[in-house]
Amino acid sequence: MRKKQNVQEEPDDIYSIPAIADRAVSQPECVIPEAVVKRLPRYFRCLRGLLNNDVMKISSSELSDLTGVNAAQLRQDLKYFGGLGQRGYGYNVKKLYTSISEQLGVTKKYTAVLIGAGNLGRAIINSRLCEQRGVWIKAVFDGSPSVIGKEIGDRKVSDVAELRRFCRENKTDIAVLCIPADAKSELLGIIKDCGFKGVWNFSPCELDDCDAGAKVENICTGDSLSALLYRMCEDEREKE
Amino acid sequence: MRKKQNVQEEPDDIYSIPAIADRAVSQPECVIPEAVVKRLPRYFRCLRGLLNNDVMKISSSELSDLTGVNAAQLRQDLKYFGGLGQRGYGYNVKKLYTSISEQLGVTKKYTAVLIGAGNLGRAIINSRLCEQRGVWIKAVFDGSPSVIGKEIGDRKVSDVAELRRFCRENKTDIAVLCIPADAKSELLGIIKDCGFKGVWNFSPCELDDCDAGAKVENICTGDSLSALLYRMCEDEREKE
DNA sequence: TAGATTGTTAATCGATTAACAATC
DNA sequence: TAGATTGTTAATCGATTAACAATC
Repeated sequence: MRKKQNVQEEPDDIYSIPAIADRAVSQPECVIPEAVVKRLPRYFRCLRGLLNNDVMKISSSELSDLTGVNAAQLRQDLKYFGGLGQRGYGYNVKKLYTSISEQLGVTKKYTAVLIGAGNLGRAIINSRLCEQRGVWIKAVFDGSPSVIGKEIGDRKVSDVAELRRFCRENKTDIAVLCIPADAKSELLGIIKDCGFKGVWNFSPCELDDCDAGAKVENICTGDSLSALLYRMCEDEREKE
Repeated sequence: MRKKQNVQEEPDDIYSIPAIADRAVSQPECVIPEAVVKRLPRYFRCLRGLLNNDVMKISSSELSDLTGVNAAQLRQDLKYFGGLGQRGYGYNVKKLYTSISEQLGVTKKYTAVLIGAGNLGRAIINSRLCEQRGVWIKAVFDGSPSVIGKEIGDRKVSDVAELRRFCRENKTDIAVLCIPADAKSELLGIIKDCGFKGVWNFSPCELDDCDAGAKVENICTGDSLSALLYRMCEDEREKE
C-alpha cells in the first residue's frame, strides 16, 4: 500500500490566497492530463501546510513522502508548472504553491450562493472550506418557511423563489447545492436560468454538465461509503 | 464529454438490501481491478433505480446510456460477477444487483458509531445513506458538553470518553468521523483501541490505514471543490 | 570539484475500446 | 432461421516508474 503522511487540511492558513505580487507568471505550456489534475488538490493542500510551517524549499523525494505520490511521477507532474525546480536544490515551495493555486482557480475569488440551509448547508458554511479555496458564499436560499429568515453563519436565509432575481442582479459564479433528492426537478430550471459557471452538488441526485448548463462536480458520499465497505470485505476475504 | 443520465439516488428503495434467498452464489473468479471497483458504486445505484422501477432485464448498451460507461467496458466489468448475461437477451437486473451488492458488502449489515454530533453528523444521520448501504449506526458520541445528552435522529449523544468502553462491550465495525481538524490527535489513540474494521472520515485531516489501524476512506470535500474550480478555469481559458 | 537533485527518456504496466465470433 | 446481444480478442491509448544524463 502506498504510504502517505501529513497531507492535512491546515486550520489556519495565512497563505490561503496568494498576494497579487506573488502570482506565477508562467502558464502551463500544454493541456494538463486528467491523472495529473486529480493530484493537484493534494499538492495544493500539502504545499499550503508547508508554507504555514515556513518551509521554503522541498525536494521531489520529500514531497513524495508527504503526499504518497512517486517521486518520479511528481517531477513529471510539476513540469506542467514551468521550470520551478532547480537541479541539486529542489523546488521553491511558494512559487509552486502559487502556480498550482492559480491553476486551481483559488486566485480568481469566485462568488457563490448556497441552496439548501439544512444541516449539510450549515456544515459547509461553518467549515471555512470555501474561503480557503477562494470562493465567497454571498447568500443562502431555502424553500422551507421554517428556515427562511433565520441566520446561518452571519447570512440571512432567503426564499429560494428570490434566487432568479438575486442572480440577475448579482452575477454569481457557483451554486452549492445541499438540497434533498426530491427538490431536484423543480430547481433544475431555475439553476439553468441563473447562468452559473459551476455547480457543486451535494444532493444525492447526480447531475451532469448538460442538466445544469454549467460545470458540475458531484459529491457522491454514498459511493465513498461503498468503496470503504468493498475494501473491508476484500480484507475479510483475504484473511480467510 | 461522456454522457450520463439518470444515475440517481432513489429516495425509497424497497430493494435496498436483498433478501437472503436472492443472494448470488457465485464469487468473482479473480481479483477485481481497481478501475472496475471504482465503477461498482455507480452500477449499484443505477441497478437499484432500475429495480425500483420494476425493470428486470437490461442490455449493456442500455446500461451504458444510463451510467455513461462504454458498453464494451461494461461487459468486461460485468464478467467479474459470473455469467449473469445471456447472449441475445441481456442481463438479469436483480441477479446483477444482488451480486454487486454482495461485493460491496451491503449484505453484511455492518454496525457503526458516529463520532461528532455537529451539523455534518446530523446531516449523515438524517440522510438514510448508511441504511441504504447496509450500515447501521448504533450510537453517537461527541466531546462537547453542550451536545452530550441531546437526541439526534432517535439516538442520544454520549460522551466520547465512553467510546472505548462502548466498543469493548459492543463490537462495532465502522467509525464515522465528523470531527473538527483539531480533535484528530486526541481521538486517534482511542480509535485504534476500539478495533474498528473501517473508518469513514469526513474530518478535514486525511488519515491513512496505518494511522487508524483500519481501512480508511477519506472524503476530501475540498479536493472536490478544487476540481470544480479547475474545470471552470479551464473552460474560461478555452473560450479566450 | 563533489554531492544532490532535477529533467527526460524509455520500458512497463494497466485501462479503454472497437470489432466480431459465439450463441441465445 | 433471423435478430440481438454477449463474451473475448487484440489494438490502442494513457499512466506509472526506473534509470541516468544534465546541471545546479
